[in-house]
Amino acid sequence: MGTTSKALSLLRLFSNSQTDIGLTELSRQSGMNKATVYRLMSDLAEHGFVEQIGPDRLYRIGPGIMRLAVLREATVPLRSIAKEHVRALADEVGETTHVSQVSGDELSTLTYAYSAKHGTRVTMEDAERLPFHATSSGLAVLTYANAALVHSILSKPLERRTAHTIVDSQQIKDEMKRIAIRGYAESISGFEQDVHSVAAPIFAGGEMVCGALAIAAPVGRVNEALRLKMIDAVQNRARMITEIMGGAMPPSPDPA
Amino acid sequence: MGTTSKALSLLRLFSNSQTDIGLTELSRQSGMNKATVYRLMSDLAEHGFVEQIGPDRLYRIGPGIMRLAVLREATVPLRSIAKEHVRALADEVGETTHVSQVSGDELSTLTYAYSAKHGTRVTMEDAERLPFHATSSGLAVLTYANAALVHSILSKPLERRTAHTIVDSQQIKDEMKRIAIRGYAESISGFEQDVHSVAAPIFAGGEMVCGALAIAAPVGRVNEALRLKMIDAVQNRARMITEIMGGAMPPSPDPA
DNA sequence: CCATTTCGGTTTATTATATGAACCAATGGT
DNA sequence: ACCATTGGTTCATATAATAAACCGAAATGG
Repeated sequence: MGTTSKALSLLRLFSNSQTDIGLTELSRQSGMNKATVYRLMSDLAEHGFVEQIGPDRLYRIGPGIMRLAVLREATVPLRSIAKEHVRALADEVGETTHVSQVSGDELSTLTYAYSAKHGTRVTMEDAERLPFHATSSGLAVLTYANAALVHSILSKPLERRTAHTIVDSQQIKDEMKRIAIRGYAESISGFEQDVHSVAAPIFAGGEMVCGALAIAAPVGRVNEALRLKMIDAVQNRARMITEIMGGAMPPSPDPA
Repeated sequence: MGTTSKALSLLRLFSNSQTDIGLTELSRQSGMNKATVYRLMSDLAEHGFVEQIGPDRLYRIGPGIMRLAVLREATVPLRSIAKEHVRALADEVGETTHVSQVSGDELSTLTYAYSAKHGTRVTMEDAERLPFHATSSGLAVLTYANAALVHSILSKPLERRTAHTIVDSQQIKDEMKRIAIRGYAESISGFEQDVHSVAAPIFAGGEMVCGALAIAAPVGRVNEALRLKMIDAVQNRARMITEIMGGAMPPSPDPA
């Protein structure tokens, strides 16, 4: 692996549940030598990608990221557009909504919204990485992704998250065919127990899938009426976002 | 320079006025060999920091940045907080407002807001890099920055932006002393002709200056009444942001 | 319509740079 | 007082980065 890749892979270790990490811990989790990690982190810090904080000199994501993020949003305003629609959709159906985004072979939460309608709700985590095979968002994206991504995901063993997680790649492929025809993906307790979610793909810059819009509700609350409402609403909103992003939905395959 | 630094420095070439850059152009502007740039950009692309787009294979900032940005904001929510206050402040004084952020030895615009009160207004650019010596924001930050940053900025020759730009480092230092006593910085046509701006520093995590809040108005509109209003409003708002960020303003020096 | 330039990308011998074991000094807990 | 941590540093060694030349494709222009 190249030195640059090693440095960037260190940034992957940061997550919502691990925002501040020390040198030794980074070394341990990355498997790289401490001296190597030190130098790489110093390089990253020099450019503001990370910063060191507190007396323990823990590292966290730095301010330099924000300049690039502002620039990215000025070019591809997916997050700011998603924020509005995620809010509107949550109000519309009274359940938690979120938009996730593809980056390489990863899918991560970009923004989400809660509804005040019910006391119980599905909760989200910032910048969480979503598994493709176990979430409705992941399946929606995978269905429209290029063959390389599909292969990259399905060739590795699929992690079992709950008793309901589909971990057989052939079953996933079959499900993808159905999703392509229906236009939406569905997952019942595949990622988190007692969470029922539906998702529709978002396209940008032609027929490139760039993410997904999803609604997630507690399983017990999803009767057939709510389910149909969720499916209808998520597809409509996803189409709206796709249009604003200058994307186009590919034609659904001939069901014959 | 380390390989990682070289890779990251390539990202610096992207700006609001240059969002998409080709391989040869990157090579030219960075002074690095084309093959080197190719490999570095490939590494960056692999991690979603850049992506290639269109038939010309131009590079632009990639989606991977957004995950880190969401993570950064979850940890240090300067931008989301700034967005609210920048909006409120613009409405309050009827002029353009913005918050900029320090990263290493750079200062860049994080967010801004326009006021609908007047037909003419100062316009802003996303993710623009602001010179420390020629903007009120820069001076406000510099005044409270550590000696290393001050030296790093003032030891290099200062670029003349307009006929009014102060380019003598000693004059800057003298001005910094005045700013420390007053608590705000002011710049009249130092950066852009006909722009009068005032700024106050923002602190986070103790007495660490992390950016500045500023108001910018057309010179012709700034009578003494408006000027005093701008100075008062910008300081109040900056104090509010500092407090929310868990920062503290250092005591102003004894004027004796 | 052909010649030229420019583009993104690739190859490979050369060379500079990254690496990691061992080592500090400092801190904190037992 | 001691041992186990921590972040950070050193330097001989080994590996990975580099740059010139090259390629095919696509514009460019006469």
